[in-house]
Amino acid sequence: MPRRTKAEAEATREALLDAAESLFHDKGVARTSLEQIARHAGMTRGAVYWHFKNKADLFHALLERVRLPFEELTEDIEAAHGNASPLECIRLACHESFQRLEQPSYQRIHSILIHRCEFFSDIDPLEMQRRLSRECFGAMLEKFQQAAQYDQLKATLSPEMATELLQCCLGGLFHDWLRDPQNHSLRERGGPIVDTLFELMRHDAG
Amino acid sequence: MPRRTKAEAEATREALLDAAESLFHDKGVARTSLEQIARHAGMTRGAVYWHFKNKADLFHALLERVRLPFEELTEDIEAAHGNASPLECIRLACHESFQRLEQPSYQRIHSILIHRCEFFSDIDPLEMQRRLSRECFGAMLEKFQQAAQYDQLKATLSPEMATELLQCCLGGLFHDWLRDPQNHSLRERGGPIVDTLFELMRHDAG
DNA sequence: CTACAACCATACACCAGTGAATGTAAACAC
DNA sequence: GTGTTTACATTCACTGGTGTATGGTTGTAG
Repeated sequence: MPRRTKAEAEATREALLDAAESLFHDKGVARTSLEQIARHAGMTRGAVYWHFKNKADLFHALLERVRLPFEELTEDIEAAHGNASPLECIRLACHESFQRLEQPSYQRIHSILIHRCEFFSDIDPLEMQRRLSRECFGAMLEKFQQAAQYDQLKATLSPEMATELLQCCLGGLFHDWLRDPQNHSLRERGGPIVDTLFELMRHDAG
Repeated sequence: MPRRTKAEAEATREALLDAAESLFHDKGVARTSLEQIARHAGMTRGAVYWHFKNKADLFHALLERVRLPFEELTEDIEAAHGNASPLECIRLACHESFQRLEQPSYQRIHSILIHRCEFFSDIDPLEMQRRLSRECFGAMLEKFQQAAQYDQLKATLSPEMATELLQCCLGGLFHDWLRDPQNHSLRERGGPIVDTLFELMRHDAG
C-alpha cells in the first residue's frame, strides 16, 4: 500500500535504521543482508534501496545518529559543571560520560562500531573512532592546562601527559567494558578507577 | 604436480596462513575469499580445503600462531627481570611488551583480531581478547601484591586497584596505537606514559 | 480534479563464494 | 616393485546476496 505520507516515509526510514542497528549488533555487519534488515522492519528490499544507496550508505546513516549526540555531550558537560574547578570538571565529565554510554542505544552503536564491523574501503569505522578520540583529547587538554595554571596538578606532571594518561585509561576501560557490557557496569568499575587516577595526579594541598 | 613431501606440505600450510594473514590485514576477513587466499599462496582452493575445514578453522589456526608466542612472553619476562623489585619488574615488562608488539607479525595479527574481523558464531575474536586480557591481569596482580608487601605502593593504593589502572592504561594505549601503527611508535609514546603512571603509584621514599 | 512524483513491492538477471565429489600424480610403507 | 595413501587440482551443483528495472498505489501540488 505505497505511497505513504512524508511523516510515514520518515518513520520507515528510522525503522530500517533501527532494524539494521539491531541485526548488526546481533550478527555483525557483514553477515546481515539487506533482505534481513528489510524483513525485520516489516518491509522489503525495495524500501531499503529507495532510502539508501547500498549497505555502506545505510551504515553511514547509522553513524550519523551517534555523532550528533556525542557532540552535544561535551557541550552539556561544559554547561553543567562550568563553575567547578578544572580538575573536578574533567572528573565529573568522566562520570557523566560513563552514565550516558551505558544507555542501550549508545552501547549498541559503539559495540557495532568497535566489535561488529570490519574496516572497509568505502566505510571506515577507524575514521569515526579517530574523530571521537581527537575531539575528546582536545577538550580534556584544555581543561588540564587550566588545572596546571591553578597549580592543581603535581609539579612533575605536565598537562599533556595528564591528558594522555587519562585518555589511555578511559580508552582501555571503554574497550574492556564493551567486550562484556552486560557483565559489569561501566560506572561501577570506571568510577573508582578514574577517581583513583585523579587522586594520584592531584597536587596534595599542604 | 602433487603430491609433495611431508615437509613441503607443511610449507604450503604455512604459506596459506601467511597469505591469509596478509589478505585479512589488507581487506578484512569477511571480504577475502578462500580462492584469493589460495591464489596468493600459489595454490588452489583444493589445498585450503585439504589443510583446513573451512574459513573459521583457518582463522583459528592463525590465532594459534600468536597465542603460543604470547604465553612465552610472560615467562621470558619473569626469567629476565626476576631479580628486580616487583614494581620495577612490571614496568620493565611493559617496555618489553611494547617492543615485541611492534614486530610486524605481532602487529598484523593483533590488527586483524581487533579491527579486521567481526565477531562470529563459530569464530569469536572477543573470546581470544578476553583470554589474553585475563592472563595479563593475573600476572600483573601477583606482582603488585608483592610490591604492596614491600611497601612500594602508595598507602591508599590497593594492589587490585593498581592492576586495574595499569591494565586500562595499557589497553587504551594498545588500541590507540593499533588504530594507526605506522603513525607513531608504541614504545615512544607508551614508554613515558607508563613511566609516569608508575611514578605516580610508587610510594615516595622518605 | 488531475497529473505527477514519491514510496515502496515485485520480479528479474547475475555473480561471487562455498562445499563436496572426483581426478591424479607422486611419496611412502612394505 | 606394487599398492595405498597423501596432497593437492579440477569440476560441478548450489546457494545467498546484490543491483536494477518495472509495476502499482496513493499523497500532493497546481
